[in-house]
Amino acid sequence: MSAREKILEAADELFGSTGFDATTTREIAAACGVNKALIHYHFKNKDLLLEAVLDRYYEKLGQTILGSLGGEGTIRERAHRLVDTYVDFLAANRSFSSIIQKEAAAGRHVDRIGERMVPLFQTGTTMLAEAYPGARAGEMAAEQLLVSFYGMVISYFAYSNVLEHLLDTDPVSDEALAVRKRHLCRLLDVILDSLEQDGGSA
Amino acid sequence: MSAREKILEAADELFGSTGFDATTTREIAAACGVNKALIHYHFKNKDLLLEAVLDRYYEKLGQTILGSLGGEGTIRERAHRLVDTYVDFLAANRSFSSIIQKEAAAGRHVDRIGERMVPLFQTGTTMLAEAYPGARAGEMAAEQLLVSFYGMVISYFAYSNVLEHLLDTDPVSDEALAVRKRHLCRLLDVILDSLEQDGGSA
Amino acid sequence: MSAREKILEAADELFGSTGFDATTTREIAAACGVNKALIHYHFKNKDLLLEAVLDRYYEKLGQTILGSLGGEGTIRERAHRLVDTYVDFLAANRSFSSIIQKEAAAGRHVDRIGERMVPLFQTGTTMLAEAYPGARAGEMAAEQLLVSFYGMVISYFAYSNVLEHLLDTDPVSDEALAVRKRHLCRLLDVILDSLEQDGGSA
Amino acid sequence: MSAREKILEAADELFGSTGFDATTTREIAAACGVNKALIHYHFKNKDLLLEAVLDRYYEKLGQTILGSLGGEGTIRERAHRLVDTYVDFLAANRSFSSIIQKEAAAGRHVDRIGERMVPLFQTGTTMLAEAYPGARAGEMAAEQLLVSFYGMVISYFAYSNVLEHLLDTDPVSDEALAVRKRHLCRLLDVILDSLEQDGGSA
DNA sequence: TATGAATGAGAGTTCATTCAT
DNA sequence: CATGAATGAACTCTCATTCAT
Repeated sequence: MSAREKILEAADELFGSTGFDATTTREIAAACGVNKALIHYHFKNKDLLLEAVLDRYYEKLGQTILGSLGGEGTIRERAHRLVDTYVDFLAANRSFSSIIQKEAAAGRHVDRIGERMVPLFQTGTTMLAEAYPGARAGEMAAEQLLVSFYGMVISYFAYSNVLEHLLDTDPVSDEALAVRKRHLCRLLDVILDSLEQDGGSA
Repeated sequence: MSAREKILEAADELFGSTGFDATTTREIAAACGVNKALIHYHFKNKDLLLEAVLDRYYEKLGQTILGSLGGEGTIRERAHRLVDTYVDFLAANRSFSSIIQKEAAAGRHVDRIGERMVPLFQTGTTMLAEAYPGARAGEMAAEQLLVSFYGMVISYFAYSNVLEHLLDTDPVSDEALAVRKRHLCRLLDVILDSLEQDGGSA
Repeated sequence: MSAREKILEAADELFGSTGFDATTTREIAAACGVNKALIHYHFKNKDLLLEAVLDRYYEKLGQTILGSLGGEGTIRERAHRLVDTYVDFLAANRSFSSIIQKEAAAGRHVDRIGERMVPLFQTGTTMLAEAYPGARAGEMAAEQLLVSFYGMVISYFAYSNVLEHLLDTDPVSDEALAVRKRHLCRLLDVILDSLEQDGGSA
Repeated sequence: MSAREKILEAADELFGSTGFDATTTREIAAACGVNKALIHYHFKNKDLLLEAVLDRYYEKLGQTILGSLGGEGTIRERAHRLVDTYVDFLAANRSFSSIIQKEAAAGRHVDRIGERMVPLFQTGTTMLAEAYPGARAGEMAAEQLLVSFYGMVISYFAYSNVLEHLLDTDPVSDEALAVRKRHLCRLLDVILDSLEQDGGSA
């Protein structure tokens, strides 16, 4: 693995666990055994290092999401697949939600984050609104639904630290994640059922 | 307003907008017009200042939530009231979700946050499980439902920065918040309907 | 002496001997026995420290020059007094010419330096041109004469390091300075004589 | 042009405009489009690069000065020619006076500078003292005269930045330089006249 | 309570320089 | 000759914190 990649890995890990501000370049360098100055050689400064870390994730995430949305099956099937895939992605990339969580709230990298999410979000709303007339506006508007599901999924990871205190098991264990996925899909069904009754199709 | 209170207000504001790490004591002092050293006189150190800020919120929040849960009406009515109240609370205390967002993810004040949320959370699960047998376990377990709703509500605020890019309006305007509340209550109804069909009661 | 003054003294000394860029804040702090951070507390940053050092000199210099120009006597007497006074000032403030030398050439503090010198310069040209019609324009224009004398005086100090190699004595010893002053006053006389022959008065 | 020469040109330019300390090897490399490491390959280190830059100038300058001194004509004619030539040289090599200015004052390359100037200086004093008995010692000693003229000439360039503020024209424009040269030659005449009256010859 | 001055620790960053290729 | 990667040292500057008053 190149030094550049080692730095990215270490930064990813530390930004996720400790936070961007609380992570020092010294720590990153130490964590991956490279010289502190090399970080600036490869990434110019700490901010751009974070951008590089985020870009790597969005690259992967974009492919993952579009892959699960774009396959075969009914909307409902694809939605199930998306929930499963997204949970799996966040589970496999624990730092990602953590970083997003902190940096989105901090408002510092909002532009970059927004930029990456807008196209994914719009793909979702379009698909949903086309399939379900009831989701075109009003209380069940596609945007609201997407925001809600996004919140259900990411909060679980973002607050996993806190959830350890609330639930009695490790919230990111395989079993707990399986439970979470079944719950989310069940909610999805309930909501889609309701949309269909209001006069939609699949 | 006492100097102590002025410091709390300024810290609240700045921790919310800029983040704990990125906020300096000098900025806090400047924002409220007191001497930097006075912050340490009143709060001992920066960490304890954050705790004081959070405590103030949890005090208010506990009363607010228990108030809306404890009043009259059916479970469903009380749940609607809770959603409305919680959204209003977060809207009225914009810094709160922001701070929680960042600090929960950072894992540094997790204990304190967990400590405060556990009783509220348990009150909620107990009520839900008592009212709906279907929520006692499985895919619609009360814990999962609470986590989901919590995520739907708080994420809306936590990501309001990003949502500005996704939606076309200010996500925390009165109108947008009213829309959001109607959406959440509608989802609540759909879910509670589903729980009742599976064999519950109010 | 206050810490602030001690820092100014040390910075003055080191900027003069070593140069602004080559002097570190560590060295300044060590030289006057204060904490490194205190420099930034009192002067905000290294650039402003240099400005403070220069301002101190221009304050003194302004009084000195105007004092010697403003007293009694003919133009010629006052000019002699000015040359003597200026040489004495530069001898007593060895760092000053050194700093000016380097920073003026670097072009970084030119504005500040220019700002301070313009009024002194204009006072000089006005006096000279009024007294000697021949200095109103042409080859003996007052501006040219002032620039020439300024160069003769300051270069002696600015290049004193090099002059040690050229002359066989210490160029800033009392004797050498006395010799220099006599030389400069003699040149002054020769030049003023010439101006008077061309048709001026005293 | 070889890489070595491109580096010398770029270093010359940057040392002159920005100063030795404030110029980085990266800037030099960027300015002439070569790799940073190549600078060390060709010049060993930054100090030696400066020496190479200065050496180049002293080579040219030595020829120029000796050429103008050595030709035909009276002392007075040769002195006029020297002033003209030196002004032209400094005008054509703007970086030179700037570098000398800063580095002489810094005292770091004093030895090298002194070494180069001593022979030129001694040639000058010898010629002057031989021609004018009055310049053998005392107020009009040849050393003092040379230092004065050197100061008049070089200061004009060294402080050209500041002179922009004092005069109302660009001090290094062709016209301004012509004015300056006429002024200097006039002073030269006045001084040589005086020396002759005191009992010398041509 | 309140403050200006002071401090130790450490932040991010930049530098000239080296080295393997 | 030339280069991209790498490094140790040092830089300016900022931080939370302390303390005498």
